Amino acid sequence: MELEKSLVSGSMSLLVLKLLEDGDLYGYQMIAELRRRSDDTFRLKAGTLYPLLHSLEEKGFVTAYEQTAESGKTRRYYHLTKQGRSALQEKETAWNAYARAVGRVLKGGACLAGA
Amino acid sequence: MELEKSLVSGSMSLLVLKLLEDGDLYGYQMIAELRRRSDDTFRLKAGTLYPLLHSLEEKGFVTAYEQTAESGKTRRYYHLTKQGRSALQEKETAWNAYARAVGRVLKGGACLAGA
DNA sequence: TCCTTATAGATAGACAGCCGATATATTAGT
DNA sequence: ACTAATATATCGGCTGTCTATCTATAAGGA
Repeated sequence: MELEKSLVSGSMSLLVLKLLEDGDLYGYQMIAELRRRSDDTFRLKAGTLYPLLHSLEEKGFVTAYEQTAESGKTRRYYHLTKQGRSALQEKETAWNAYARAVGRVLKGGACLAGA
Repeated sequence: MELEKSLVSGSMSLLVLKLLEDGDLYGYQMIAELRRRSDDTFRLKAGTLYPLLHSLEEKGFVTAYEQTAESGKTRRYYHLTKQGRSALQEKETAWNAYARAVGRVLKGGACLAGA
């Protein structure tokens, strides 16, 4: 399922913040999680994610801490802050409004000018 | 209702093509139509629309013709081509897949890890 | 042992989409 | 004469994403 890339614009930060709502995750894990939860639709690239995470950290939406796994690999976990939570809510609301509006435009044309 | 601009990315061409499905329109009219059909959510800017229309014309999705109204103003009408129609269908399908995927991610977090 | 693959994180450069500002010209109202 | 609305258009800039590339460690096979 190959999506038009341009379509995926703007909502990536929303999706990443949403993933962190359920608990702390590290970057590589988010890529897999997002892919799983979207049924393989969103294939977030590392080159997209890491700069995004840094910018979210700068804005105070997430905090980061390192932790070494049993495997020996050092992982950088991200935690959703209170600010991040409210930003998430705003973004969810904005997304819903946007999606509804697109839906109206797409539907409005299909019907027979009824309502 | 102020939308995050970044969210509106990528689907503008879809919406413009959709407007033309019902009949030929000129640019200025599309701005008003889109605003109306989206309940004032999409405030398409002239600086966005006209370059977009030119690119759609280049791609062969629309054709243009001029017509002078009774008011005396010359209007440039756009007509959806056969190619444009099939492009529209593809874009609609892509949008639906995308919106559904976002929905899954947003919903998946809210529920109690049930299904 | 060496090589490859998967994991894990990061940056730089390029590109596309949209917007703000700005410009032009016409019509209509005051 | 001035202003506002209509109508089209272009340019510069910003933002968001991707590709390509880099580093480093761990696991597995030849």
